[in-house]
Amino acid sequence: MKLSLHNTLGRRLQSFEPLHPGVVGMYCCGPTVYHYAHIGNLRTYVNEDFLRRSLEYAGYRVNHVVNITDVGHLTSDSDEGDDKMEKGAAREGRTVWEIAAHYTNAFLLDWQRLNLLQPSHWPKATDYIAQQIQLVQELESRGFVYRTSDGLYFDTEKFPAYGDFAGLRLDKLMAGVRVELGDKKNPSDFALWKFSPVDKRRAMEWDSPWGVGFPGWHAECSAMSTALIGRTLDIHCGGTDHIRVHHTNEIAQSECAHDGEPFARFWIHNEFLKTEDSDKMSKSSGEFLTLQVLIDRGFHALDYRYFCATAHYRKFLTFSWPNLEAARDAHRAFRRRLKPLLDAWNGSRQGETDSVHEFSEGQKGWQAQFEEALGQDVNIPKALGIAQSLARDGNLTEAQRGRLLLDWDAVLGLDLAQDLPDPPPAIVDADQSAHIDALVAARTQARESKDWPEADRIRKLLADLQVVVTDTPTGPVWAFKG
RNA sequence: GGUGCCAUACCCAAGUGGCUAGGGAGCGGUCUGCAAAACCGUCAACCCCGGUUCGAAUCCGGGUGGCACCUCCA
Repeated sequence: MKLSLHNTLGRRLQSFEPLHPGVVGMYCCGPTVYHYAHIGNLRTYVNEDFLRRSLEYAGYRVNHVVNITDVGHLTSDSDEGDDKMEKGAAREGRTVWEIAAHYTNAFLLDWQRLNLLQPSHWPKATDYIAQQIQLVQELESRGFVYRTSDGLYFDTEKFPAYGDFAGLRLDKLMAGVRVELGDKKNPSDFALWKFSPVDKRRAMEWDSPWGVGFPGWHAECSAMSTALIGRTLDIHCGGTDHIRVHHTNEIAQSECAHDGEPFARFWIHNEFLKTEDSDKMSKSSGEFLTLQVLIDRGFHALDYRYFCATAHYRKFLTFSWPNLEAARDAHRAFRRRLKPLLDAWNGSRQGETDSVHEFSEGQKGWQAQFEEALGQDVNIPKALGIAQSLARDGNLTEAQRGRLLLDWDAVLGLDLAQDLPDPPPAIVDADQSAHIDALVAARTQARESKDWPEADRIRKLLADLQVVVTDTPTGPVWAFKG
């Protein structure tokens, strides 16, 4: 299976091959655990999971690293602004360490609910302080570092290729003047190590060769990726917002510390989830939606995964409740359609080995289409369309279709072999519930005596109460509308 | 001020020069007492103006509109 990926480095589609045959080193920027992840954050991890699964489907072993940022950083390059971890602690009356533990757990729960594959490593920034200090020492010994009153800074002037990755023109960059220069020599210089303020203790601080303080904003990704994957990554993922600052700085400090060895060969950047009024969803602007809110509204986490699968990772996706509902309906109908196909396949291979079931010509054609879609920059929406079409292709037997779809689920990650658990029952008070049960029972009685007008009259009464009755082989079932 | 991205039917969304994307909603039908589900069928689009070409949603130029990044952010 051939795989091409859009590489931000060069901004074009490039045929992918890992540095070491058969193994892919993939680093993905993870969350800062000062608050819940919102569904926009989660879209990126879902898309990265599609990439990971596509790589594995193509036969690679993936050394997948996702960091947990549990160190607070300041909101600006000078000493203004708040430390997000400390702000979270103050907000909730807990210690920064409690905050980190709580939101890390919440994040891992979301990860599991979205059926994302576990990374090979989940490094925490606070567990890699020594490696970050070492990185700064390597830079210092090579002359890329200078010291100001508040910390150690990377001198971007010493790295001529600094702006290349993001296409930055440093002379034009700061015309908007939103960055405080402070004691820095150049506006684009960034902190490698910050000193703790002399007058107060920080909740998180460490000893270093330069004094007590904490690491700069970008050091952890460079230090941890080098420690767990190596100096050159095959793939580095993140959101588009990270291109300008975070990833540009990662490249600068990593390549300068490693005497020019390339930091990452492929850069994959995920586009944002937008809200209906065209804003990106962001934590700093106040209100945001979590996966839990979706679940509370009766959606399944995999409904959201399916929603993500409907758009390509390099395109904006517009979130709205009707859009999510449309995805949910499509997802549920897809599963219902697949059920008999999967059953047919499971039944047909009872007691036989898979080698008995060579692909038919028809299956080979579908398989080729599916792999081609994945190979074209992980085009999951296209692959999903192919899966939908295959499900309805009457030229193949149910078992033939079931086999392919079950196989493709290794990439789609919808856990199709399992039934989706029923949504939690709506909360109703006992009186109301009894009243509805009585009406449903009355209708059942009318149906049994074939009194159709009476049965329909009761259905209407129930409809007025926003109750929908569905007749099933095992009897009527009722639920609230919507 | 700089840089980049986007515009496809009612909605979401693939598609980078000729070949029905797909889904949701709608509509018609089959099947069910009626519904629901399922299945079958159906509908419609390429922001505007030029250009290149036998042929443009796709390439080029110019508009218009929207967004993002340059501050922590996926």
